[in-house]
Amino acid sequence: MGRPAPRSGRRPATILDVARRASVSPATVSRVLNRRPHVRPEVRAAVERAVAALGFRPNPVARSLVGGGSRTLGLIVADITNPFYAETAKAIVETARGRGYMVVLCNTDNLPRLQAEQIRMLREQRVEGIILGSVHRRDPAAEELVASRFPCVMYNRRLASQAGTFVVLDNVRGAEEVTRHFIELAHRRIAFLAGPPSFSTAAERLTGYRRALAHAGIPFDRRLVRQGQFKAELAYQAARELLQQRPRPTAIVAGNDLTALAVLDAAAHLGVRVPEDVGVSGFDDIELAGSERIQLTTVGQQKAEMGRLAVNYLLELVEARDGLRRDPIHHVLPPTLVVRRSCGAMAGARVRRAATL
Amino acid sequence: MGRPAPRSGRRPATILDVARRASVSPATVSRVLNRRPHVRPEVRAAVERAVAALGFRPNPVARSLVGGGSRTLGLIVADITNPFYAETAKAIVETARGRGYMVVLCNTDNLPRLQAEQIRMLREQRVEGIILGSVHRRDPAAEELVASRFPCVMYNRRLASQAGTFVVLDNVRGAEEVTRHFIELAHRRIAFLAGPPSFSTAAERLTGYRRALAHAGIPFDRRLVRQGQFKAELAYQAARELLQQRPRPTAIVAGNDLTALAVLDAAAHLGVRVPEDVGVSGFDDIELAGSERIQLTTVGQQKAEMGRLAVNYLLELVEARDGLRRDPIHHVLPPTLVVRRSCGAMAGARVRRAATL
DNA sequence: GAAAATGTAGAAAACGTTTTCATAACTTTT
DNA sequence: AAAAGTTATGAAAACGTTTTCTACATTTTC
Repeated sequence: MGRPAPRSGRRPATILDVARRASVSPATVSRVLNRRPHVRPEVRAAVERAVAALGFRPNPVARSLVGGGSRTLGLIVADITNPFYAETAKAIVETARGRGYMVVLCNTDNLPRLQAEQIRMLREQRVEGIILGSVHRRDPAAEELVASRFPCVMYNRRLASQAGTFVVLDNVRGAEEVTRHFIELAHRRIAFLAGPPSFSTAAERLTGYRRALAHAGIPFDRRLVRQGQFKAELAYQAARELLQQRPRPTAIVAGNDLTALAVLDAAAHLGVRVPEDVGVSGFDDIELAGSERIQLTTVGQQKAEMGRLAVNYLLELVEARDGLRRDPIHHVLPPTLVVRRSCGAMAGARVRRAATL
Repeated sequence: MGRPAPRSGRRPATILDVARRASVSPATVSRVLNRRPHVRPEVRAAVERAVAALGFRPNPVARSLVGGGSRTLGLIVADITNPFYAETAKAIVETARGRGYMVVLCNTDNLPRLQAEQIRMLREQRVEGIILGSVHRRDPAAEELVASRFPCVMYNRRLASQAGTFVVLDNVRGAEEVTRHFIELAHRRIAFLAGPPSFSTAAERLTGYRRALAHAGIPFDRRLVRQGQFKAELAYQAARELLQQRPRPTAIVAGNDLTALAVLDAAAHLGVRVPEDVGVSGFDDIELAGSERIQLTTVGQQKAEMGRLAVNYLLELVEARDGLRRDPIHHVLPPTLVVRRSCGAMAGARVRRAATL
């Protein structure tokens, strides 16, 4: 069976060593390695034997230098601590690995300055493409990036200009459906706890909320909307304020699950019962939303699928480099309304599993 | 003010361009760039001017090829979706960035085969060092890595052999303290839901549990211990079994917070009240443990600090390369008992904030 | 004031690949 | 059988740095 020969401790074999051992030139070895034509079968076999015998592995750095690509992608997220990003990141890393790529992780904390810096670093390090999960609607650094035709795809959020390839959730519809769900449960004073308006997600979800209200003939009341709170503490404060309004809103649609959890906390501290006194919903369907103690009604999205798509679109761009330039792809994924206890639709009932509409 | 000159769209400037512009040799430019001696102040200034004028940034790939280091580290975690790893990863990425390093993220799902593959890939890609968060107690790939003197530090878990540099929690003490806490609350039938015995964390926590029992003169009962369940579904099943034993355990010490949440779920589904019928505790103090609906008593650890330490120790190794070889460092961090509602210590009381003992 | 030590700078080699170009050896076409 | 293609291969250039080696100019030492 002739195992690959460990060569432990020794200097790693180079293409020159292989060439010498197979009595050919480095050029020929390179051709064999890259499955190029113009090499006789017996020579090819000899080279392959030498490669195996020496345990040779091409040095990616040298490859990268000469322009062959670093087999590395960049991933920029707003906050890896947010389960949404963690779950998508996992799928991204996993998919990339399957295609032979590594992933450099960057965390921006939603700071445009940091994001711009990370983009610059990644390009300098010669990553072959960038996945951007944290763009703002107006975002000079990201706009520059797509304008430069550097391979990149956005996910979760997109630019206001709609420029570039992205894969996002249909946020408008998601928010519309969850809001309508409350309306169907006879709610009329429905509050909305939105994220920063500079995120497309937040802006679109707000649009969906308004659309559902309009459709039901419920007048929009701006006092029921708090904007700019995706941070837990801010959301907590905003939720307190909403819950102390009189008359109190009967439902609160939160911009994401983390925010919704802050609402649950605020309600508990104020002695407001969920869902009896106020219905609550989130967005993202993170793992914990289904926990028995939480049972959060939320808008689910296919996070793993989103990650996989992002990688696949990106690698399409990377591999078509200098080839035909396709038009940017706009992939919009459908939301799923996940009804659990927190919205009151199942008040009293012992819920075993989420209903998916 | 002379801003750095965008040079948008153009081929990036090389060291040769700088050299020409400053009328010196590339060698001299290199010396200036790396703050080496043997260059006259006025020449140095001229070079710096040229660098600024051209917006020159050294190509890291070329640097890396010649042996200068890729300014990239590898981070291998068991599951980025686990908030513990997400939080440490954030600190790691952040600290590395501050020192000018990028971080390649790898996810092993605790599969030794995958981990071995990732280690190999990372070394081939010429990362300068590796942070290992997912070693098993016996772990050939990791053992080989530290034996090869490749810069690497483990965190969270360590090898049974104690080889290599690591930063871990004092798991024995943590488990001992939380178990003793239950004992002090007059519990006698205390169950333990341990992780896989191949993780040092799980093994050590079990030791701490036994030590606390022994110290209190409570006989160890193996029927009260379930081992091997860090996965949510498995933990859920194991928790059900424990809760259906008669007589029922009055407390369950879980191996981590995610497992503890599974216990809470199982209890809810069986109609067992927490903490009235059974006390529950976790390990890690993830963000959600403090949420009002959860209020999980747990053993806290300084996750950000752990990440920072790991990076700093690693960079010490990286930068001392070929220099003096220090002995491996074993950094053991102290646990913090975080008492919340789930253990019953505060039964009835309205708890506002965690008490830290 | 000559010899030795030091400081400054450039030329060229090195890192490990891929790619271009040239050439030699065959095939096919006329 | 000469011309024109093909196909297989190697030599050498290229990628953009750092590092060594060498050379010259200055300063220090006796």
